[in-house]
Amino acid sequence: MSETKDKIVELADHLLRVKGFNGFSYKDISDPLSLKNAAIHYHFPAKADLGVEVIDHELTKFAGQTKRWQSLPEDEQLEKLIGVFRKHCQDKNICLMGSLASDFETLSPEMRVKVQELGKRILAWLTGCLEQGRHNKRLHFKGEASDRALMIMTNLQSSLLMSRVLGPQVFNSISTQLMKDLKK
Amino acid sequence: MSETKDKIVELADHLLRVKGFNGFSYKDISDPLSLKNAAIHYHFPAKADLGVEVIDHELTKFAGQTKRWQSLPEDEQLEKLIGVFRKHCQDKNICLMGSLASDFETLSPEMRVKVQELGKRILAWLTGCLEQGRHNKRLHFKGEASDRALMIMTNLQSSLLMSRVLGPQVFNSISTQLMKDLKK
DNA sequence: TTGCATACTTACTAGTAGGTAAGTATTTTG
DNA sequence: CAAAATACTTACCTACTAGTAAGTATGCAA
Repeated sequence: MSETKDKIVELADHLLRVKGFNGFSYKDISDPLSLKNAAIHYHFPAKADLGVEVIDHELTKFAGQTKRWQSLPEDEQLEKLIGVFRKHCQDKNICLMGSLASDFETLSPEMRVKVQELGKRILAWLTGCLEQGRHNKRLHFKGEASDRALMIMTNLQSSLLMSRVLGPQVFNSISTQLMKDLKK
Repeated sequence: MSETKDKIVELADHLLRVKGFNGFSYKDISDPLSLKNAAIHYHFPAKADLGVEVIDHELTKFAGQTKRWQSLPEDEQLEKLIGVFRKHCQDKNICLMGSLASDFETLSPEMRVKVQELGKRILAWLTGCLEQGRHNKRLHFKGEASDRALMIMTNLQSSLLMSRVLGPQVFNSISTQLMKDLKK
Protein backbone atom coordinates (compact mmCIF):
# COMPACT_ATOMS: atom_id res chain seq x y z
CA MET A 1 0.00 0.00 0.00
CA SER A 2 1.38 3.37 -1.01
CA GLU A 3 2.24 6.06 1.49
CA THR A 4 -0.39 8.38 0.05
CA LYS A 5 -3.08 5.75 0.37
CA ASP A 6 -2.18 5.28 4.05
CA LYS A 7 -2.38 9.00 4.67
CA ILE A 8 -5.77 9.21 2.99
CA VAL A 9 -7.17 6.42 5.17
CA GLU A 10 -5.68 7.96 8.30
CA LEU A 11 -7.17 11.36 7.57
CA ALA A 12 -10.52 9.87 6.54
CA ASP A 13 -10.61 8.00 9.85
CA HIS A 14 -10.10 11.26 11.71
CA LEU A 15 -12.69 13.14 9.61
CA LEU A 16 -15.21 10.35 10.09
CA ARG A 17 -14.85 10.57 13.85
CA VAL A 18 -15.00 14.34 13.94
CA LYS A 19 -17.51 15.31 11.23
CA GLY A 20 -19.30 12.07 10.36
CA PHE A 21 -19.49 10.33 7.00
CA ASN A 22 -21.81 12.93 5.48
CA GLY A 23 -19.96 15.81 7.08
CA PHE A 24 -16.67 15.57 5.20
CA SER A 25 -15.82 15.73 1.50
CA TYR A 26 -12.92 14.71 -0.74
CA LYS A 27 -11.72 18.30 -0.51
CA ASP A 28 -11.23 17.88 3.25
CA ILE A 29 -8.74 15.15 2.39
CA SER A 30 -7.12 16.42 -0.80
CA ASP A 31 -6.32 19.93 0.49
CA PRO A 32 -4.37 18.98 3.64
CA LEU A 33 -2.46 16.29 1.74
CA SER A 34 -1.79 18.67 -1.20
CA LEU A 35 -3.50 16.35 -3.65
CA LYS A 36 -6.23 16.75 -6.25
CA ASN A 37 -9.55 15.05 -5.57
CA ALA A 38 -8.92 12.74 -8.54
CA ALA A 39 -5.94 11.28 -6.67
CA ILE A 40 -8.31 10.06 -3.97
CA HIS A 41 -10.64 8.62 -6.58
CA TYR A 42 -7.63 6.81 -8.02
CA HIS A 43 -7.14 4.95 -4.72
CA PHE A 44 -10.82 4.80 -3.78
CA PRO A 45 -13.20 4.98 -6.77
CA ALA A 46 -16.19 5.84 -4.56
CA LYS A 47 -16.53 7.42 -1.13
CA ALA A 48 -18.02 4.15 0.13
CA ASP A 49 -14.79 2.36 -0.84
CA LEU A 50 -12.89 4.75 1.38
CA GLY A 51 -15.38 4.16 4.17
CA VAL A 52 -14.97 0.40 3.90
CA GLU A 53 -11.19 0.73 4.05
CA VAL A 54 -11.34 2.86 7.20
CA ILE A 55 -13.51 0.24 8.91
CA ASP A 56 -11.23 -2.59 7.76
CA HIS A 57 -8.30 -0.66 9.18
CA GLU A 58 -10.10 -0.33 12.52
CA LEU A 59 -11.01 -4.02 12.49
CA THR A 60 -7.34 -4.92 12.04
CA LYS A 61 -6.22 -2.47 14.73
CA PHE A 62 -8.74 -3.83 17.22
CA ALA A 63 -7.67 -7.42 16.52
CA GLY A 64 -4.04 -6.45 17.14
CA GLN A 65 -4.78 -4.58 20.35
CA THR A 66 -6.88 -7.32 21.91
CA LYS A 67 -4.26 -9.91 20.98
CA ARG A 68 -1.58 -7.87 22.74
CA TRP A 69 -3.77 -7.65 25.85
CA GLN A 70 -4.72 -11.31 26.01
CA SER A 71 -2.23 -12.38 28.66
CA LEU A 72 -3.37 -9.64 31.07
CA PRO A 73 -5.99 -10.20 33.79
CA GLU A 74 -9.47 -9.38 32.46
CA ASP A 75 -9.95 -6.24 34.56
CA GLU A 76 -6.73 -4.84 33.14
CA GLN A 77 -7.78 -5.75 29.60
CA LEU A 78 -10.91 -3.71 30.21
CA GLU A 79 -8.81 -0.84 31.53
CA LYS A 80 -6.82 -0.99 28.29
CA LEU A 81 -10.01 -0.70 26.27
CA ILE A 82 -11.10 2.25 28.37
CA GLY A 83 -7.65 3.74 27.76
CA VAL A 84 -8.28 3.62 24.01
CA PHE A 85 -11.51 5.52 24.53
CA ARG A 86 -9.80 7.99 26.86
CA LYS A 87 -7.31 8.77 24.12
CA HIS A 88 -10.16 9.40 21.69
CA CYS A 89 -11.84 11.62 24.25
CA GLN A 90 -8.70 13.74 24.55
CA ASP A 91 -8.51 14.06 20.75
CA LYS A 92 -12.19 15.11 20.66
CA ASN A 93 -12.80 12.09 18.47
CA ILE A 94 -15.84 9.90 18.83
CA CYS A 95 -15.60 6.18 18.22
CA LEU A 96 -16.07 4.83 14.70
CA MET A 97 -19.06 2.71 15.69
CA GLY A 98 -20.83 5.70 17.20
CA SER A 99 -20.20 7.86 14.18
CA LEU A 100 -21.16 5.25 11.59
CA ALA A 101 -24.18 4.01 13.54
CA SER A 102 -25.59 7.56 13.46
CA ASP A 103 -25.25 7.71 9.69
CA PHE A 104 -26.17 4.04 9.20
CA GLU A 105 -29.32 4.68 7.14
CA THR A 106 -27.40 6.77 4.63
CA LEU A 107 -24.58 4.23 4.11
CA SER A 108 -24.11 1.86 1.17
CA PRO A 109 -24.91 -1.84 1.68
CA GLU A 110 -21.19 -2.72 1.69
CA MET A 111 -20.46 -0.17 4.40
CA ARG A 112 -23.42 -1.35 6.49
CA VAL A 113 -22.11 -4.91 6.46
CA LYS A 114 -18.70 -3.68 7.64
CA VAL A 115 -20.23 -1.59 10.42
CA GLN A 116 -22.19 -4.64 11.57
CA GLU A 117 -19.02 -6.70 11.54
CA LEU A 118 -17.23 -4.11 13.65
CA GLY A 119 -20.07 -4.07 16.17
CA LYS A 120 -20.17 -7.86 16.41
CA ARG A 121 -16.40 -8.14 16.84
CA ILE A 122 -16.25 -5.60 19.66
CA LEU A 123 -19.20 -7.22 21.43
CA ALA A 124 -17.78 -10.71 21.00
CA TRP A 125 -14.48 -9.69 22.53
CA LEU A 126 -16.12 -7.81 25.40
CA THR A 127 -18.45 -10.72 26.13
CA GLY A 128 -15.53 -13.13 26.25
CA CYS A 129 -13.50 -10.81 28.45
CA LEU A 130 -16.39 -10.42 30.91
CA GLU A 131 -17.13 -14.15 31.01
CA GLN A 132 -13.51 -15.04 31.69
CA GLY A 133 -13.21 -12.18 34.17
CA ARG A 134 -16.20 -13.38 36.17
CA HIS A 135 -14.86 -16.93 36.13
CA ASN A 136 -11.49 -15.69 37.42
CA LYS A 137 -13.25 -13.53 40.05
CA ARG A 138 -11.60 -10.38 38.74
CA LEU A 139 -14.89 -8.95 37.52
CA HIS A 140 -18.32 -9.05 39.15
CA PHE A 141 -21.69 -8.45 37.53
CA LYS A 142 -25.21 -9.88 37.32
CA GLY A 143 -26.95 -11.32 34.28
CA GLU A 144 -25.61 -12.54 30.99
CA ALA A 145 -22.11 -11.50 29.95
CA SER A 146 -23.43 -10.57 26.49
CA ASP A 147 -26.00 -8.19 28.01
CA ARG A 148 -23.34 -6.63 30.22
CA ALA A 149 -21.04 -6.28 27.20
CA LEU A 150 -23.79 -4.41 25.40
CA MET A 151 -24.18 -2.02 28.33
CA ILE A 152 -20.48 -1.34 28.68
CA MET A 153 -20.09 -0.78 24.96
CA THR A 154 -22.98 1.67 24.85
CA ASN A 155 -21.66 3.46 27.94
CA LEU A 156 -18.28 3.97 26.31
CA GLN A 157 -19.69 4.88 22.92
CA SER A 158 -22.02 7.56 24.18
CA SER A 159 -19.54 8.79 26.76
CA LEU A 160 -17.51 10.14 23.84
CA LEU A 161 -20.60 11.66 22.25
CA MET A 162 -21.67 13.36 25.46
CA SER A 163 -18.13 14.46 26.31
CA ARG A 164 -18.06 16.49 23.14
CA VAL A 165 -21.29 18.20 24.15
CA LEU A 166 -20.87 18.60 27.92
CA GLY A 167 -17.12 18.32 28.43
CA PRO A 168 -14.53 15.61 29.14
CA GLN A 169 -15.57 15.11 32.77
CA VAL A 170 -18.48 13.08 31.37
CA PHE A 171 -16.03 10.45 30.16
CA ASN A 172 -14.25 10.41 33.50
CA SER A 173 -17.46 9.95 35.47
CA ILE A 174 -18.66 7.12 33.27
CA SER A 175 -15.39 5.23 32.96
CA THR A 176 -14.70 5.47 36.70
CA GLN A 177 -18.20 4.34 37.71
CA LEU A 178 -18.05 1.57 35.12
CA MET A 179 -14.92 0.00 36.61
CA LYS A 180 -16.20 0.50 40.17
CA ASP A 181 -19.38 -1.41 39.30
CA LEU A 182 -17.39 -4.30 37.85
CA LYS A 183 -14.81 -4.54 40.63
CA LYS A 184 -17.56 -4.47 43.25
CA MET B 1 -47.55 28.83 14.21
CA SER B 2 -48.87 27.83 10.80
CA GLU B 3 -49.80 24.28 9.91
CA THR B 4 -47.07 24.10 7.27
CA LYS B 5 -44.44 25.25 9.74
CA ASP B 6 -45.50 22.50 12.14
CA LYS B 7 -45.25 19.90 9.40
CA ILE B 8 -41.78 21.11 8.43
CA VAL B 9 -40.53 20.83 12.01
CA GLU B 10 -42.12 17.41 12.43
CA LEU B 11 -40.54 16.07 9.25
CA ALA B 12 -37.18 17.69 10.04
CA ASP B 13 -37.26 16.00 13.44
CA HIS B 14 -37.78 12.64 11.75
CA LEU B 15 -35.08 13.26 9.13
CA LEU B 16 -32.63 14.38 11.81
CA ARG B 17 -33.15 11.15 13.72
CA VAL B 18 -32.92 8.97 10.63
CA LYS B 19 -30.29 10.62 8.42
CA GLY B 20 -28.52 13.09 10.70
CA PHE B 21 -28.24 16.86 10.29
CA ASN B 22 -25.81 16.62 7.38
CA GLY B 23 -27.66 13.71 5.79
CA PHE B 24 -30.87 15.49 4.81
CA SER B 25 -31.56 18.48 2.58
CA TYR B 26 -34.38 20.98 2.06
CA LYS B 27 -35.53 18.81 -0.84
CA ASP B 28 -36.19 15.94 1.58
CA ILE B 29 -38.68 18.24 3.28
CA SER B 30 -40.14 20.22 0.37
CA ASP B 31 -40.92 17.22 -1.85
CA PRO B 32 -43.01 15.16 0.60
CA LEU B 33 -44.90 18.28 1.70
CA SER B 34 -45.38 19.45 -1.93
CA LEU B 35 -43.61 22.71 -1.29
CA LYS B 36 -40.77 24.59 -2.97
CA ASN B 37 -37.52 24.89 -1.07
CA ALA B 38 -38.08 28.66 -0.81
CA ALA B 39 -41.16 27.96 1.31
CA ILE B 40 -38.96 26.36 3.94
CA HIS B 41 -36.53 29.26 3.77
CA TYR B 42 -39.51 31.55 4.38
CA HIS B 43 -40.16 29.86 7.73
CA PHE B 44 -36.52 29.08 8.52
CA PRO B 45 -34.02 31.39 6.78
CA ALA B 46 -31.12 29.01 7.42
CA LYS B 47 -30.92 25.28 8.04
CA ALA B 48 -29.54 26.02 11.51
CA ASP B 49 -32.77 27.91 12.34
CA LEU B 50 -34.71 24.77 11.51
CA GLY B 51 -32.34 22.74 13.66
CA VAL B 52 -32.82 25.08 16.61
CA GLU B 53 -36.61 24.86 16.26
CA VAL B 54 -36.52 21.05 16.26
CA ILE B 55 -34.49 21.04 19.47
CA ASP B 56 -36.78 23.62 21.10
CA HIS B 57 -39.72 21.44 20.17
CA GLU B 58 -38.06 18.44 21.80
CA LEU B 59 -37.22 20.50 24.89
CA THR B 60 -40.89 21.46 25.25
CA LYS B 61 -42.08 17.90 24.67
CA PHE B 62 -39.68 16.54 27.28
CA ALA B 63 -40.80 19.13 29.83
CA GLY B 64 -44.44 18.15 29.21
CA GLN B 65 -43.78 14.44 29.50
CA THR B 66 -41.80 14.61 32.72
CA LYS B 67 -44.44 16.88 34.23
CA ARG B 68 -47.14 14.34 33.41
CA TRP B 69 -45.08 11.60 35.05
CA GLN B 70 -44.21 13.49 38.21
CA SER B 71 -46.86 11.94 40.46
CA LEU B 72 -45.74 8.39 39.56
CA PRO B 73 -43.23 6.38 41.64
CA GLU B 74 -39.70 6.94 40.38
CA ASP B 75 -39.24 3.45 38.95
CA GLU B 76 -42.37 3.92 36.87
CA GLN B 77 -41.19 7.32 35.71
CA LEU B 78 -38.05 5.63 34.49
CA GLU B 79 -40.14 2.97 32.74
CA LYS B 80 -42.00 5.79 31.00
CA LEU B 81 -38.71 7.23 29.76
CA ILE B 82 -37.66 3.81 28.51
CA GLY B 83 -41.05 3.58 26.80
CA VAL B 84 -40.27 6.74 24.85
CA PHE B 85 -37.01 5.19 23.68
CA ARG B 86 -38.78 1.90 22.87
CA LYS B 87 -41.14 3.80 20.60
CA HIS B 88 -38.18 5.41 18.83
CA CYS B 89 -36.55 2.01 18.47
CA GLN B 90 -39.65 0.64 16.75
CA ASP B 91 -39.71 3.62 14.39
CA LYS B 92 -36.01 3.03 13.60
CA ASN B 93 -35.34 6.53 14.93
CA ILE B 94 -32.37 7.37 17.06
CA CYS B 95 -32.65 9.96 19.81
CA LEU B 96 -32.07 13.63 19.00
CA MET B 97 -29.17 13.92 21.42
CA GLY B 98 -27.40 10.96 19.84
CA SER B 99 -27.87 12.28 16.35
CA LEU B 100 -26.86 15.85 17.13
CA ALA B 101 -23.94 14.86 19.35
CA SER B 102 -22.45 12.93 16.43
CA ASP B 103 -22.65 15.97 14.19
CA PHE B 104 -21.77 18.41 16.99
CA GLU B 105 -18.52 19.67 15.45
CA THR B 106 -20.30 20.65 12.22
CA LEU B 107 -23.14 22.56 13.94
CA SER B 108 -23.55 26.33 14.26
CA PRO B 109 -22.86 27.95 17.65
CA GLU B 110 -26.60 28.51 18.24
CA MET B 111 -27.38 24.87 17.60
CA ARG B 112 -24.55 23.72 19.85
CA VAL B 113 -25.92 25.75 22.74
CA LYS B 114 -29.34 24.18 22.24
CA VAL B 115 -27.87 20.66 22.11
CA GLN B 116 -26.04 21.37 25.35
CA GLU B 117 -29.25 22.62 26.92
CA LEU B 118 -31.08 19.45 25.87
CA GLY B 119 -28.33 17.29 27.36
CA LYS B 120 -28.32 19.21 30.64
CA ARG B 121 -32.10 19.08 30.96
CA ILE B 122 -32.31 15.33 30.41
CA LEU B 123 -29.47 14.69 32.86
CA ALA B 124 -30.95 17.02 35.46
CA TRP B 125 -34.30 15.26 35.32
CA LEU B 126 -32.73 11.80 35.43
CA THR B 127 -30.50 12.75 38.36
CA GLY B 128 -33.48 14.06 40.31
CA CYS B 129 -35.54 10.97 39.51
CA LEU B 130 -32.74 8.66 40.66
CA GLU B 131 -32.08 10.63 43.85
CA GLN B 132 -35.74 10.64 44.83
CA GLY B 133 -36.09 7.00 43.83
CA ARG B 134 -33.23 5.96 46.05
CA HIS B 135 -34.64 8.00 48.92
CA ASN B 136 -38.02 6.29 48.47
CA LYS B 137 -36.32 2.87 48.20
CA ARG B 138 -37.84 2.25 44.79
CA LEU B 139 -34.48 2.40 43.05
CA HIS B 140 -31.13 1.01 44.19
CA PHE B 141 -27.68 1.95 42.95
CA LYS B 142 -24.20 2.83 44.13
CA GLY B 143 -22.36 6.11 43.71
CA GLU B 144 -23.59 9.57 42.86
CA ALA B 145 -27.01 9.93 41.27
CA SER B 146 -25.54 12.24 38.64
CA ASP B 147 -22.98 9.62 37.59
CA ARG B 148 -25.68 6.96 37.41
CA ALA B 149 -27.87 9.33 35.36
CA LEU B 150 -25.01 9.71 32.92
CA MET B 151 -24.67 5.95 32.58
CA ILE B 152 -28.37 5.36 32.05
CA MET B 153 -28.60 8.15 29.50
CA THR B 154 -25.66 6.82 27.52
CA ASN B 155 -27.07 3.28 27.70
CA LEU B 156 -30.37 4.41 26.23
CA GLN B 157 -28.79 6.69 23.67
CA SER B 158 -26.45 4.10 22.23
CA SER B 159 -29.01 1.32 22.53
CA LEU B 160 -30.90 3.04 19.71
CA LEU B 161 -27.71 3.45 17.68
CA MET B 162 -26.72 -0.19 18.10
CA SER B 163 -30.28 -1.42 17.51
CA ARG B 164 -30.17 0.08 14.08
CA VAL B 165 -26.94 -1.78 13.35
CA LEU B 166 -27.51 -5.11 15.08
CA GLY B 167 -31.28 -5.31 15.45
CA PRO B 168 -33.96 -4.32 17.99
CA GLN B 169 -33.08 -7.10 20.46
CA VAL B 170 -30.17 -4.85 21.48
CA PHE B 171 -32.63 -2.33 22.90
CA ASN B 172 -34.56 -5.04 24.73
CA SER B 173 -31.43 -6.50 26.32
CA ILE B 174 -30.20 -3.12 27.49
CA SER B 175 -33.50 -1.73 28.77
CA THR B 176 -34.32 -4.96 30.62
CA GLN B 177 -30.89 -5.24 32.25
CA LEU B 178 -30.99 -1.55 33.12
CA MET B 179 -34.21 -1.83 35.12
CA LYS B 180 -33.06 -5.10 36.73
CA ASP B 181 -29.90 -3.39 37.97
CA LEU B 182 -31.88 -0.52 39.47
CA LYS B 183 -34.59 -2.65 41.13
CA LYS B 184 -31.95 -4.91 42.64
C1' DT C 1 15.02 0.77 -25.34
C1' DT C 2 10.70 -0.24 -25.48
C1' DG C 3 6.59 -1.13 -23.05
C1' DC C 4 3.83 -1.22 -19.29
C1' DA C 5 2.23 -0.38 -14.58
C1' DT C 6 1.92 3.04 -10.91
C1' DA C 7 0.59 7.32 -9.19
C1' DC C 8 -0.83 10.91 -10.01
C1' DT C 9 -2.74 15.97 -12.51
C1' DT C 10 -5.65 18.68 -15.55
C1' DA C 11 -9.89 19.69 -16.88
C1' DC C 12 -14.23 18.59 -16.88
C1' DT C 13 -19.34 17.00 -15.84
C1' DA C 14 -23.95 16.55 -13.92
C1' DG C 15 -26.31 17.02 -9.92
C1' DT C 16 -27.32 19.01 -5.54
C1' DA C 17 -26.52 21.98 -1.66
C1' DG C 18 -28.22 26.08 0.93
C1' DG C 19 -29.81 30.49 0.00
C1' DT C 20 -32.08 34.89 -2.24
C1' DA C 21 -34.85 38.50 -4.81
C1' DA C 22 -38.93 39.51 -6.74
C1' DG C 23 -43.51 38.48 -7.74
C1' DT C 24 -48.36 36.69 -6.44
C1' DA C 25 -52.47 35.02 -4.29
C1' DT C 26 -54.98 35.05 -0.01
C1' DT C 27 -56.32 36.66 4.27
C1' DT C 28 -56.54 40.12 7.84
C1' DT C 29 -57.09 44.67 9.54
C1' DG C 30 -57.98 49.64 9.89
C1' DC D 1 -62.80 49.12 0.36
C1' DA D 2 -57.80 49.85 0.60
C1' DA D 3 -53.54 48.78 2.82
C1' DA D 4 -50.76 45.58 4.75
C1' DA D 5 -49.28 41.33 6.51
C1' DT D 6 -49.01 36.26 5.56
C1' DA D 7 -47.70 32.39 3.01
C1' DC D 8 -46.14 31.06 -0.39
C1' DT D 9 -44.07 30.33 -5.92
C1' DT D 10 -40.96 31.32 -9.75
C1' DA D 11 -36.66 31.79 -11.14
C1' DC D 12 -32.36 32.21 -10.14
C1' DC D 13 -27.33 32.05 -8.00
C1' DT D 14 -23.01 30.48 -6.21
C1' DA D 15 -20.61 27.00 -4.18
C1' DC D 16 -19.69 22.50 -3.69
C1' DT D 17 -20.55 17.44 -4.24
C1' DA D 18 -18.91 12.87 -5.95
C1' DG D 19 -17.17 11.20 -9.91
C1' DT D 20 -14.74 10.66 -14.79
C1' DA D 21 -11.83 10.78 -19.04
C1' DA D 22 -7.69 11.80 -20.80
C1' DG D 23 -3.11 13.12 -20.31
C1' DT D 24 1.67 12.89 -17.95
C1' DA D 25 5.76 11.89 -15.27
C1' DT D 26 8.32 8.21 -13.10
C1' DG D 27 10.20 3.83 -12.38
C1' DC D 28 10.74 -0.91 -13.42
C1' DA D 29 11.00 -5.09 -16.18
C1' DA D 30 11.68 -7.79 -20.51
